[in-house]
Amino acid sequence: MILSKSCIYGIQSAIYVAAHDSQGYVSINQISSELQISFHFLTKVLQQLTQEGIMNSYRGPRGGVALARQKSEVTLFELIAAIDGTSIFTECLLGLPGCGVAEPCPAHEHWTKLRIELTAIAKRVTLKDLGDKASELNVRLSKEFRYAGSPVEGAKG
Amino acid sequence: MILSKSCIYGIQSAIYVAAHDSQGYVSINQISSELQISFHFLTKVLQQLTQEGIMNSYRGPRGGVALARQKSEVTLFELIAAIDGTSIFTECLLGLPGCGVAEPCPAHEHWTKLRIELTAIAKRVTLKDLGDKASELNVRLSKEFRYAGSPVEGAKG
DNA sequence: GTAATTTCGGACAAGAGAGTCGGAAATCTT
DNA sequence: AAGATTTCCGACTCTCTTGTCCGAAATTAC
Repeated sequence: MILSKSCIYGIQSAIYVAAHDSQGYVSINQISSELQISFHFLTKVLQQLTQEGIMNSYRGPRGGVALARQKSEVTLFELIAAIDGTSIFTECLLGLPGCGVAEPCPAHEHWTKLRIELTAIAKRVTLKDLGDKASELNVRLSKEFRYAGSPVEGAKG
Repeated sequence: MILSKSCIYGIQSAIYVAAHDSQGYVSINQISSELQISFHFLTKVLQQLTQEGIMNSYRGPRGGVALARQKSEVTLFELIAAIDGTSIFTECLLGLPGCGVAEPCPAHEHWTKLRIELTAIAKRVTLKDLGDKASELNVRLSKEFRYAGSPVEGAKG
């Protein structure tokens, strides 16, 4: 798996929150039930995002989480880095320590090219892009939740 | 981590074996000690490769493993598929079931492009390519083992 | 044929990621 | 002030990967 489940949940939630940013704080309970993610588990994932300054949180009734910045200013790169770290953007394919220009590994040049591209895309794509794309295509965000519409009938895992 | 440790060990070993293909069967003990991989663990990884028909194995003194085909005909794709499976070549970035052209996820188009490129590279690059590159650059394959040379001084993890 | 070598195979332990549970802290509503 | 809501936080379980250990099976060497 490229991204950890935590990371995927975080990205999905961020897109969801960005889609509901007019609503003020969005409760984790709402996110978890719409996106079909374990509530308590999602709690911790979103805590990471708030600790990294990507989201703000607020306790008490009508509390929840909200984006700390404009959705056009939160990149996919930040989201991934906040949860999974930057290793997928920097690490050697063969996991060799010190692999780099000075001491390349046999797969170095092939992987480096892709990695640079991946990094560029991740830094370019924002939550706004993801949300707009989702909205435009009426695309699903989870098994049950479609971005712009109502729950999917008969969606299967 | 993109590839599992098992997969990385398998690829490293395959490169090593390809480099020593004139030697006949290469013992797992030799591979594990030169590549600094746990012997018993490597045993199982290489069993997978033999079960997948990528390597042949032979028991008894002077036994070991050897490539089942020419090194120019074993692709990186096969090695990865044999150990980690093909999910990284097919899976949705956000892990959404059924993500595809018909039902794209918000990150679909960005990831698909990279995935296709990754697949193409993995299918194009062979053990011979990896070995040649390693040999040409006198590149290291592990902390201790340099493909064409002697152990590295002061290599650090 | 006996001993040594080497892969094969199952059982087990350690660690990380994923998921569950319960309670504390903060905040709003009444 | 009391109660409800909601995030925060620590402890625990489950599962999968990684790694260890031991013995069985195959093959060679003597």
